[in-house]
This record gives sequence, structure tokens and C-alpha cells, in this order.
Amino acid sequence: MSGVLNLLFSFNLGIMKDMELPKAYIPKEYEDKIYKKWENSGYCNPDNLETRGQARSFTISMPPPNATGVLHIGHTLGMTIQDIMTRYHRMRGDKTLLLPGTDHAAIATQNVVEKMLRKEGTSRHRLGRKKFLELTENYVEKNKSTINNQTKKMGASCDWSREAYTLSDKLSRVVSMQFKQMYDDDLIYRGTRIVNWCPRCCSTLADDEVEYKEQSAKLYTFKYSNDFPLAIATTRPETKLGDTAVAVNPHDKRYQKYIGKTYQVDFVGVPLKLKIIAENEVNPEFGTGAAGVTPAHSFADSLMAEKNNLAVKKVIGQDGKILAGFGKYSNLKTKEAREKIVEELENDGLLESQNDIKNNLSICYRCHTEIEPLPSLQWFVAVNKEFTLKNPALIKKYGKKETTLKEISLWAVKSGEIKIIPEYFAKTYFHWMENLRDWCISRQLWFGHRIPVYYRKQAISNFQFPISKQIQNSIPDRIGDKIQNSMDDIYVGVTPKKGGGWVQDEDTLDTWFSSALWTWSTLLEKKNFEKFNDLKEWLKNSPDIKKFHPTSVMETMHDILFFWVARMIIMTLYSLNEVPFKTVYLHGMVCDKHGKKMSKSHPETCIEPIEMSQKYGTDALRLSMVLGNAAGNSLRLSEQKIAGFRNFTNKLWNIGRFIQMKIKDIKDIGDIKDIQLETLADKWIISKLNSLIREVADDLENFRFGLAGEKLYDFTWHEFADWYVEIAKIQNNKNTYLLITNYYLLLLKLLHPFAPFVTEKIWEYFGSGDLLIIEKWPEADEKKITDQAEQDFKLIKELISAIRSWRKEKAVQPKEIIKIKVAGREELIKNQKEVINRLGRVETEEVKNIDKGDLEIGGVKIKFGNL
RNA sequence: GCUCACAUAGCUCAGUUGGUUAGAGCGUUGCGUUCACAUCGCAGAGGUCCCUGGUUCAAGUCCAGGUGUGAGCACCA
Repeated sequence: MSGVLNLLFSFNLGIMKDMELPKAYIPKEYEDKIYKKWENSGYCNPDNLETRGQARSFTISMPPPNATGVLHIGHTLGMTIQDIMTRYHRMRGDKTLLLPGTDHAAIATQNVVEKMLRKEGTSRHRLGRKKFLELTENYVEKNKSTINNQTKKMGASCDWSREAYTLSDKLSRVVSMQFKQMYDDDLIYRGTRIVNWCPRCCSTLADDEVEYKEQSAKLYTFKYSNDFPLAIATTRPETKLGDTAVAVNPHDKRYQKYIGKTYQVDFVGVPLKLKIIAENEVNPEFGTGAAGVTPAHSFADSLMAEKNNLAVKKVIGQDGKILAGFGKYSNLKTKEAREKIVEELENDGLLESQNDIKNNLSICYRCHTEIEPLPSLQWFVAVNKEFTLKNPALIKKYGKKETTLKEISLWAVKSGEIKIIPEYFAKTYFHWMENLRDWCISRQLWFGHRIPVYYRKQAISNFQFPISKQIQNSIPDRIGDKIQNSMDDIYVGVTPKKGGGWVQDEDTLDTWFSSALWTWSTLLEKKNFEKFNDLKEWLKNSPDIKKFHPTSVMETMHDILFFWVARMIIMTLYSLNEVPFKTVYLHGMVCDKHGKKMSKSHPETCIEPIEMSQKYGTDALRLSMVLGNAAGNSLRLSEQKIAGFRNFTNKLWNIGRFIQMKIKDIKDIGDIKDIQLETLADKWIISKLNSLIREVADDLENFRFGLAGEKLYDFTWHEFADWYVEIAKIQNNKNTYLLITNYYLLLLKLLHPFAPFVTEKIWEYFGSGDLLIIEKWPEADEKKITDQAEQDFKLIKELISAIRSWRKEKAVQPKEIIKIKVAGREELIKNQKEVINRLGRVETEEVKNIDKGDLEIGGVKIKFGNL
């Protein structure tokens, strides 16, 4: 009996006698106070629990919410899962850290602030960079505290002493160091590439910031000129001013004779030099089977241009207008130029046809302006360039020293160094990683990490924001060349270059650049961090890195697998030569009950976490996030579901009330060792409970949170409360109540990760005097798991159900005397006579063995399976 | 176009490496206040596990094909 009953030693009857549990659990009266208790205890900081001999470490870096607004229900889902893992591991005695923080979210935040300015009739340009940034920081500061308060409301047991912010001085320093190191290793370069350019925002956009809108367009089929043999088809004739080739499929018999030839043509008054090239990508079925190649304004064409060493001719400028040098078309908007060109082709008899087609238009996700792909001078991370690994441990596992960011990042997941849950997302990851292009990391924004690059003054005349016209004219002829910087002098470094004509790059970094470092930038030593100029030195002097990195689990929504998760893998493998986390757990999207995404633009579909927490309690909200859901799946949520779990927390509470009431009558606890487990029900419940302990731990270790929660829910309500508590009333003796108390306390522990508030509150009445949050996680006693007891009791349950059903059907009055005839097991049934009588509300007089038929109650034969 | 996931009760979904009679919550029908709980209890109704074929002693689970739904990526000149 010892394992489970040891609890009784710390069991304090005195507390219980003085305070009585109120009739119903009212979460909002307790939750804030309980969170304060956890905070004040210091238990969420693993440093304070070091005496517990922690062997394993368990770390989660919480995905930092954008500092733009308030938490939504999606955050609640993530935080709940993270906190379940955290509380479980903390109770297991692991060195456990849940690290909170916020993300400056450059583009999103700047966008929100700019919108506010617009409302006030001003703009960031009118305010100036310094003023604008001050304003934005104030705004962020306000949001950060809202977010932190809401995180607390959700019960996240994170270590606030380690709270981080991506744009803090400390993390900004890390970002600069990372940039410099990568620059020195030739993994960051400045070059001219085709980028997604929004003419309205005057900024580059990342590939994932581009949205697509289906539209109907006109597909024009025409010849460039009369002396050119092929007709081409395009929806954008104006870009054809920049064509330098025509591509055909190498297997297309119609055009094979032209391949390799070069033609000089006069296209609507503009001279073009066109080479006929062969490309497998060209679909002979589409249009005429010949495609005009515009290297400067199409991603696909720029690749062809690179392969075939074609000239790049820019047609459209950053303002979305045709550049100078194109005669009457210059300075026209693209649409105007298109119309004019089509008209001219028609007049010249070159236009063969125009057909309506549907195609996808790329638009800016912020302002929905049409994106212009155009070449621009930007900073990039080279994903295919070789670099040398330094960490012997990684080299040993990986098998060689030389690698590229793409290769090593693919390897990390393929080799199992990083495990993705659910597994099928690994395929998505591979697909994305294999097709990854160099990552454009510069943004023409103000809010963010300023690029730590400084140029000499005399060179600056060539480089000002917005990128000047002069630059446009200095586009090199070949895409993909690493530009030889036209600046006289360039300096990349952590400490600013001041004076001497040095001026810093105007641009900022993609927000994902800083969040890619999140798992370890947050763990770097905070004290006197300014003294570190070198990342290696800083890492070496950061004890938290040794203790907590690689982190254990990255828990986040699957939509940022690429933008964030993949980039953490890339950047961390590079700078630390280790993985950022061992497991990636991806949750799905929270939808309304109709399966629609909850969106801010439709407030009626949104379920607000704080409102739900107030109404039903955070525990109910948390349970509704986890139970009935599995990794990766979207979660349909309704208020009704949350209300259902509120009922559960109340049930749990009321079991406590019952126990409290009963235990009060017991004056003398006596010696625990004397407690005997005698009845079938006793043996059954302890067997069940130990199975439960084993299964819940197994589920939690294997990230099956929904299953673990459902088992706990089911056991608590439908085994413990519905059966064992009812039988305890029958057995009605001290031993039973002491046992039931112990089992209840065990249950509180098992439920604590899922429903931390109600369990902690009940623990106040029943517990050891210390907080439940650090109680030891129960271990299953395998010896107590007995199939026989479970089978036998299952039979009794079924028999009682059969009797109840029979009583109902026959409208039998309580206490009626019945005869039960069974085929076998009559001894067992005789032994359980009292339980059967009380729970079945009958009086059994006779239990007889019969030869035929399964079961007969009161002369009625009943279908019965398990005898 | 490419890739992936999903399809189980009226609704929302669980179902781990194939293994007793396929489960839960909500809803629904009937009964019920026995002193923890009506935020409760008891009982009931409700399923061709999308279709077809295959592997197996055994398939909701594995394989192939089909149908439907959703998602991600690419984007076509």
C-alpha cells in the first residue's frame, strides 16, 4: 500500500476543518490570486528548484506573439499545450523552463501605426524616422503589458524573469552579430535580384507576403514585328519592351529550326535583340508555344536568363511606371502602356488574337496593390553556398564539415535530429526547403533591426532611400552576379561606425531574421551583455545556453512552419551548430463551429479568450482547447463546448466537497499502514488509477494531449465519481474515505497540467501546504494493476446497468425483491450483493446459477455479454 | 498544376504498433431532487466507420484505385 498512501503523511486535516469548499466553483474569484501565488513562489524559474536534483531539462521558448494587439484564441491553444507540457515536466522534477516574450513584428506593427497616423492626418514621412520609432515603441510597450497580462490569465507558468523582446537592446545586439558573422562567411551578400515590389508601399515583400487574386485577363497573341517568325502570347504586352529572348520547348517540332538564332526586331518602335532559346518549362500547348522572355520582370524568366546568359533589360520602375528610354511609352503607368501597345500592334496588323483567360494576380497583402517583380539591390542570405561546420559533435553526426544552409537544414529533419509532429508535415518541410531561394532579408521599413552596415559618405550619393533612379540605371547585365559594391567603403559590424563620413544602411531586416534566433538569443547572458563583441564568447559565457539549449519542443501553429520554424533551424544550425529544438509540435487553426477561420474582420465569429475565461474559467477554456483534438488538426470551437468543460471543473470541485464532508467525521486518522484494501471496488479503482497514471504519462510523453485529457476526464467523472464515490457511500468506513482522499489527491496532480487553477485551488484545502504546481508527479505502481479486479468489476457494473435498465423498462419500484439467475460467476455476484442492491435499488434474494441463458433478472432474460 | 491531410452517431470529433460487442461531448427521448454536484443522476434511441477492390486468421486502422472536402506550395508566359 505504501506508494499511494504515503500521501497521507502530508495530509493536513486541520486546514480542511477550518475552511469549507463553497457549493460551486467560481473561477474568476480565484484565478488571479492563484496565478499570483505561482508567480510569488518563484517555482516557474528553474533556478529556484535546483535543489530537487533535476536530471533532465525541459525547455520551451514560447512563440512570441506580435506586439500589435491582444491575444486571440489561437494563442490560447498554443499556450495551453505548451503549459501542459511544462507543468507535467516541472512536476516530474525536470529542470523546466517556459520562456515568454513578444515579437516586434516589423511590417505588421509599422502597418498598424501608419494606419493610426493616417487617421490623424499625418504620416511617418512627415514625422521623421526618429519620432516615428518613438511612437511605435510606445505603442508596442503598451501592447506588451496587455499581452503579458493575458498570458497570465491563460495560466501559462512561464518564467517572467527571463522575458524577452525581439527588438530589445540585447536581442538587437545578437541580430547584428549574426548578420556580421554571416557576412564574414559570405552567407549574406548584397545583390540585385528580382524581388516582389509593392509600388505603393515602396518596399520589397517576402515571397510569403504576396497574396494571389484570381482575375480575368486578356491573353494577347501577336508577333513582335513582321520580320520575326514567331508569334507569342502574353497578358502583359508592356513588359515585352524588356524581352531579350523567346523560349520554346526543345521538343516542339514547329520551332526547332529557330533555336539558337538571334533576331533584331522593331517592337512598336523599340528595338529588341531576341535570341531563340530552348526551355523544357515552356508548355507547347499554351498560347503559341513560344514565350517572350522578360528577365527583369518575371521570376521564371530571370532564371532562364541566368541559365542562358541573357541580358536583363529593365522596363518598369519602382513607381510602377515605364522607365525612360522607351519613347512614347516612358512615364506611362503599366496599364496605359499596355493599351497603347495593343492598339499599335493592332494597327500594324501584328495582333493575331485576344482571348479572355483567368489568371492569378499577385497583390500586396497589406494594400492589395499589384506587385511588380523587378530587380532591386537588396541583402540576401545565401542558402546554397558552402560554409564550414565548427562543432565536432555535429560534424560527427553529419559526417562532413562542409555544408550549405539548405543541406544541413534538410539533414536535421531527415536524420531525426528534429522530429516533426504530426509527421506528415515533414514532407511539406522538405518540399519547401528543397525549393528555397536565397532569402531576401532587407526591408524598406523603419521599424525593425537596422541593417548593421555602414557606407562611406562619397558613395552614399548613389544610395538613398527610396532606392534612387541612379541605381536603376546601374543594374548589371546579368542577374545573379554578386554585385561588386559600387561604394568605396563598406563596414559591417556590431558597434556603429560614427563620424568619418560613415552612414548606416537605411533599411531594416525582415522580422523573421531576429525571430529565427529566438530559441537561443533569449538565453544569452543578460548581465553586461554590451561587453560581448563576439557571439562565440557570449555563448560561452551564458550558463542558460548550456542548461536549456537545444530547447525541447517548439510548439506553434503549422502556418508558420516555413516563415519561422524552418528559419530557426537554418539560422541556429549555422551559428550554434546545433538544432534549435528536438521536437516541433504543430497545432491547427481554431475555427468557429461552422469550420470558418475566426477573423478580426468578422468579430461575430470570434471567441474571445478573456471573455470565455471570465465566464467559464480558464480551466474550462484550456480543456476545450485540448480534448477532442489531435496535432495538426483544426479545432472547431463553440461556447457550448467550453461550458461543458466548466461543468467538469465543477464536478471535480464537488467531489472535493463530498470528501471534505465525509472526512470531517473522521476524528482519528490512525495509522495508514492499517488501511486494508479489501473490497472488489477498492482493488478495481486502484488498478484503474494506476493504469491511468501509466497511460497519461505515456500519452503526454508522446504528445497525445487530447487523449491524455480525455482519459482523465472519463476516469474522474465516469469511473471515480459515478462508481467509486457511490460505492464509498455504501462501504462508508474510514478506510474507504482515506483511500478516496488519496486517490482524489492523485487525480488533482494528474489533472493539474490541464486544469491548473481549479486543481491548485482545491489543493489549498486538501494539500500539503505547499503548492500543487511543484508536487511530485505520480508514478504508476505496476503491481497494483490487476486484470482480474478490472474484469470482475466491469461485470458488476454491467449487471447493475442491466438491473437499472430492467427496472426502468418494467417500472419496478425501488427495493423490490428480485431473483437473479446467471450462467456462471454466481459467487462473485453473491459477494457483491450489497453493492448491487444499493446501486441497482433492488433487494436480491437469490442468486442462482443456470445452465441456459446469460442472465435472468426477476424472471426476465437479459442479453449479457461478459459472464 | 504539384503536394499533403481529412471522410466514423443529428452536430463536433477521438480511436496509439491491425485484435473482444467501434467511443466521447453536445443535441435528442423518457424518468428522477437517495443528505458532493440540476454546472446533477439513471435509462434509451441513434453507425453500411465515403465507395470499390486487395493483403490478413483478423481491417475504422495497412495497400491500390475512385469520389468528396479542406489545406499548403507553385503559378504560366
